[in-house]
Amino acid sequence: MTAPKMIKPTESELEILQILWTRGLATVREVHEELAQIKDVGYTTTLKLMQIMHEKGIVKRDDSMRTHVYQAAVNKEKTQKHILSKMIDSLFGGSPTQLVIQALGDESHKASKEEIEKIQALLDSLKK
Amino acid sequence: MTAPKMIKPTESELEILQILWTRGLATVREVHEELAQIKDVGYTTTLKLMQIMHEKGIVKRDDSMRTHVYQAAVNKEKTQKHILSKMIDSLFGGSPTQLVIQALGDESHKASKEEIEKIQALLDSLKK
DNA sequence: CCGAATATACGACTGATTTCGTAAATGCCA
DNA sequence: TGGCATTTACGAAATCAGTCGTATATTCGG
Repeated sequence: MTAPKMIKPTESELEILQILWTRGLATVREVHEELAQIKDVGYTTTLKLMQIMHEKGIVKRDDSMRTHVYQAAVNKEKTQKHILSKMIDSLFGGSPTQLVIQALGDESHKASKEEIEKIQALLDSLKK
Repeated sequence: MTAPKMIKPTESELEILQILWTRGLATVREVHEELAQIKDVGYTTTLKLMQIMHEKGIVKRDDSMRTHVYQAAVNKEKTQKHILSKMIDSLFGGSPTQLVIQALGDESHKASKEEIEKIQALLDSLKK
């Protein structure tokens, strides 16, 4: 089979996944607190979002206690690759190279020397 | 002010832009024919989309003739960078390196030896 | 034991996106 | 010229994302 699940998180869902991927386990309250630092949003909004994500199977939760504990149900790298792959097709005519070049040239997200060297090492191994 | 123009094409608009960027000038019919090859969609849907894009200022058009001729009004590279930048934030925690690594590791979009060397050259110049 | 605080559930509303049907205008050609 | 094809315009329906208010349940401190 091709793909067991078709994942397509929305923008807001991605923000929440980001937090869950970092923390592992988290309550709605915790996610919300972190979200509120970068975004003006109500608690019930975050709650609703996470409930919807649960319905979609994007997150898992332990609801054996009053305060439910959530965690991501989708793999971080897989999700990133999936979205990236779509973007390579829809925005870069299928060329990952073009995407990489644009990304590296982004003024507001400069790569450090160490990071550049990490990428170079990866490229060397890819050449073989 | 924040930004002279805030461009945020939707998924469908991106597909159309992709075609316009390649062709330069195109009629609705031409865009639609090309779109129909990868997507099951009606003619008037494509038309409507392009009309909306015109209202938004995403495309320009010459309507001096019965059959209007469209072209992209937004810069390809700028638009790519803009969307990529958002993605770096929302999906890669602000690290372009992570994005690049995932993109290069994409099995379904392999980079050729020439492309890899092009990226390496870019990285070398970035290190300075 | 009571009230405040905290949690979840649920539904509704807004705005944006996508879709397409239908009408009107225009051009073509037999 | 009459009719068929093509094109644009317009509007309405369907869907989805994101937002939050309110109701209800649970917990906890005093």
